[in-house]
Amino acid sequence: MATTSSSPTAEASAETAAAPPRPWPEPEPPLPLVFAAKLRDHAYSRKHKSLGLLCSNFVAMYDRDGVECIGLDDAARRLGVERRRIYDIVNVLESVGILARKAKNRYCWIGFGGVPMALRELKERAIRERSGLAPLPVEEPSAANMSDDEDDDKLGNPEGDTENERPSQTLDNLSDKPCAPICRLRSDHRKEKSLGLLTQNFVKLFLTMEVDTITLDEASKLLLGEGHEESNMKAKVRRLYDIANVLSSLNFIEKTQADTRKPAFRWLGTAGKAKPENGVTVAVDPQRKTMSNKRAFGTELTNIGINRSKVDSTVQKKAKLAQSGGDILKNDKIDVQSQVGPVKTSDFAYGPFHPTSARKQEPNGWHGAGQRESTQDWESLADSFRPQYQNQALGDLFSHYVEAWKSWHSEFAQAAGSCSNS
DNA sequence: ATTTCCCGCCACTAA
DNA sequence: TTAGTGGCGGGAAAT
Repeated sequence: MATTSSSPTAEASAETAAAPPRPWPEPEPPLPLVFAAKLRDHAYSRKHKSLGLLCSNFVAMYDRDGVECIGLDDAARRLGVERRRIYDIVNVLESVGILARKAKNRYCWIGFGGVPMALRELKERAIRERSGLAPLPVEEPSAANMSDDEDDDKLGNPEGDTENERPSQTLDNLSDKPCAPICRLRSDHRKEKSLGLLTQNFVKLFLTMEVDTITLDEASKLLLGEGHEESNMKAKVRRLYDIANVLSSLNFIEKTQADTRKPAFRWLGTAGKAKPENGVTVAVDPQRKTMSNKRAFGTELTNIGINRSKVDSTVQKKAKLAQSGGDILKNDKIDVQSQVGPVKTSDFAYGPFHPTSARKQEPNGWHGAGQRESTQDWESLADSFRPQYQNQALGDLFSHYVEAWKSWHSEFAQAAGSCSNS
């Protein structure tokens, strides 16, 4: 079967004979919009379908003990989205080291523990490229041609877990470090434009330069080289939006409101603040956890009008961006404990997400006794990993989820004219 | 009006 | 060939 349901037409998929539970908040019921509209203010909302939300759900669903293999079909079904969307998410998660492709339809959950290593490698590669050859190639002669930052390869497997069955061509490097003469195959060409690569290059930007914020326009411009092709940039930006959204949901970056027009994104991590013992710095700034509760899923990062840190002149920043490469080594704080493995998300330090003090626990009075039958999956899930969240990032994520779910459910229940407990 | 960015067609690829 | 992947850009929601 090609496309998984979720279309307003037919929903109930075959199989799953007597188990049509809806473990995850499926904001959009399989009803014609007319009906949906009737549900008060619960009309269709693209926010409920955002990649960011989906990513949060994805992570929440798989980031727990005992999870290692992920079937795309399964994920799509459980998350109630079409397969195509899963690819989007999975690609960026893989780019950041959270997932590893195992085989067709099969991914391996590495977890956040894989992030440090992935980032380290990305940074190294970025630096090498930068200082090495072609600091900023002026690009190909052709007009209608793009050339991203450069290639780079996947992050190797953490350790010995590698050879299991068939890594079926993991996102490998297109060229090698030493040389990359003329091996531009059609397939390579396609990969050059992949979301995964774009993600890595996007992240490299953050790891490489020291300006703390960057707008998607700037990013696309940088990643595009000089090919000022308007159309190309538009397309690129469109992709960057997708990437930025999922990276945001992972708390890798944060959307800020640049002084004027377009908002920019800031890398959460090298933000010179919380710098635990071993120099691990990443993710989650102090303020964030404070407002975590009110940041419901739909609204997430959409309108953060606060303007923390500084707002250097755009001009000045541009200059910095342009010469990014000089003092790259400056913020070399992404190092972390080198031992990263098939982390069992229980007591591990979650790589960059250093377990700081016990994060304020969510009041959790929500899943008392009301909704249970159709959400047992979710509940058990919640029970199983709430106590495991020892770090802010995930804890935050969790509470976001709970919050979103809670509000969604109450709204829905209310609108449906059904019960309305407490 | 502009910015975001979801949706899903359909070209590619892998099996 | 079929099935799995995933560019790509239209166009509608959100601002």
